[in-house]
Amino acid sequence: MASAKSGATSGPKPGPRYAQVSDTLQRRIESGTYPVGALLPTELDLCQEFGISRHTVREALRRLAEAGFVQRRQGSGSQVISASPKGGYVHAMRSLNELFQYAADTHLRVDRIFEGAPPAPIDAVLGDQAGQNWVILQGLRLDAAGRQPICWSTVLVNQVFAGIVPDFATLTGAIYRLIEDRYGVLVDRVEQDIRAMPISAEAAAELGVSRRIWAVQVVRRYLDNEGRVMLVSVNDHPGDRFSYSMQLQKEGWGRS
Amino acid sequence: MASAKSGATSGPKPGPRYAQVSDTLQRRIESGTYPVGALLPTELDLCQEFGISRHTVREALRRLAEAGFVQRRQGSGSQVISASPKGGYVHAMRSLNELFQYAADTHLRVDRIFEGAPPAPIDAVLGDQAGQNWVILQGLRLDAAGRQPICWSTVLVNQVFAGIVPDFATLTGAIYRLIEDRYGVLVDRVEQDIRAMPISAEAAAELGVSRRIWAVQVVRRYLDNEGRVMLVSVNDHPGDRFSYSMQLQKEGWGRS
DNA sequence: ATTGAAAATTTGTCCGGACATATTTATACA
DNA sequence: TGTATAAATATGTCCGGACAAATTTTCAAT
Repeated sequence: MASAKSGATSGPKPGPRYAQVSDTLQRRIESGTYPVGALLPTELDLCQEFGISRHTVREALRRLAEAGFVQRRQGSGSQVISASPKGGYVHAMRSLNELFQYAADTHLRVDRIFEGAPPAPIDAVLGDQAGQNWVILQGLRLDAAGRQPICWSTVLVNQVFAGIVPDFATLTGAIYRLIEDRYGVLVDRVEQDIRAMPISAEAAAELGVSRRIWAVQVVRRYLDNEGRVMLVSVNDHPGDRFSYSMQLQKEGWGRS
Repeated sequence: MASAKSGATSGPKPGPRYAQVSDTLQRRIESGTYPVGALLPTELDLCQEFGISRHTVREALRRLAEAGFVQRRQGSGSQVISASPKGGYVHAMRSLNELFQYAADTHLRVDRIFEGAPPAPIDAVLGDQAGQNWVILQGLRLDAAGRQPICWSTVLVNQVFAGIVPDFATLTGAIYRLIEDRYGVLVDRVEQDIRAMPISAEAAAELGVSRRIWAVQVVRRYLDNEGRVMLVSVNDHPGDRFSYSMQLQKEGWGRS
């Protein structure tokens, strides 16, 4: 195995040893030598085959695990779980504000607060969460300085978190933050749907736009780590002012 | 420091030693003991302070680096780059098909191919890329079985990749794949904008919908790893059939 | 004061070993 | 045959040491 050490032109030594071993193993996985589902040779076996220490083998295996090729289990071994790097594209955001895409200095002017079932048009788009009772807020989200309305919002708060209602008076940030701070439950997942539809009479009136304008409705469901719906917000934007941008970045693990 | 080893009830030993050290250092970073920009104590110093081997210190530092707290540089040290875990929310997709959100078995029926400047309404939404010449395709994206049109698409191909034009006849997958396969350049980044607007006469006619329906226009720019625009696609969807869903997952690094 | 080479510092790579812990396999017992 | 126990196996944690490579600091020469 260990050959061609003489000053040849083909230098098979790019980078540290663990990277070479990792690349070799990756090629074997991609080529099917180690099929998906099978176990890799044990660390000791790999030590022998490559003539390296266990520490170096473990560094190589760690890389394969990080790249999504293998899963390691103490006492069992390293199982091949994928023949291709986990790659893909990600749209990452540092905070949920980047999801909303309106400036942080906007604020929600709450017009109504009540408890019960949501209006029929709202309930219709809830899917799994339809038919429940909520603490419901409705109001206009406004630009900080000017009076430019951004959207007409209906916010459905899970009744478990009804205790935040008194805090709406001093509402500065987003509502989900109120729940996070007061109840200590973190938002673990957000589902966002974007639809277009003829604007409702109510939204058109509140936003001060013609009913010939269409609305873009953005529905966001906030779930905690147990899958419980903490909050649903339904936001009707005037179509002519709506725009949503996202950037996807490739996330790859090449060989080396 | 190392005290309370007697069989006390308060067990300060949850998990391996490197995790404990990593947590301790993380707390110091979050509390400002090690301010952002400063260098952490050297590995040898930490070995002494905690009475552990360098291997264990390095495992702890590795975790801090993965969580985005520190950046390590050979010969220099470990610099604090953030006082909070890199966290955030990510919208991950395994392939770009999940971005498009129409089934893979749809296909684009190309009606026109020409070279030059795009029509004015298209050029207007291009931003930085306005005013260029492209290889331009226009056509209807259709459902696989039925004749249900999904959107009216205008695809602008960078003239550098004009060589793919003959392959449009056998077009099965997405156009960006054609470029990737033939030219070996990978899509590194995609920018997607979603807007709503009154539908154009052309799109309404092609899609067979009323002009009172609004269009949702989805613009996607495909860039390679040098920031070069490979492809821009402008897709006009009938608003009443458009829906876009995304799921964000929290990506956190708690202590321990 | 500026430059350039040498020395010290610090992290990266790699080796060896030991024991702990989780899993699997083999064995003895009912 | 089925089950509980013991042994073997494999990865996880942790220790010690050595040298390499990158960076920073020191110091001498101009």
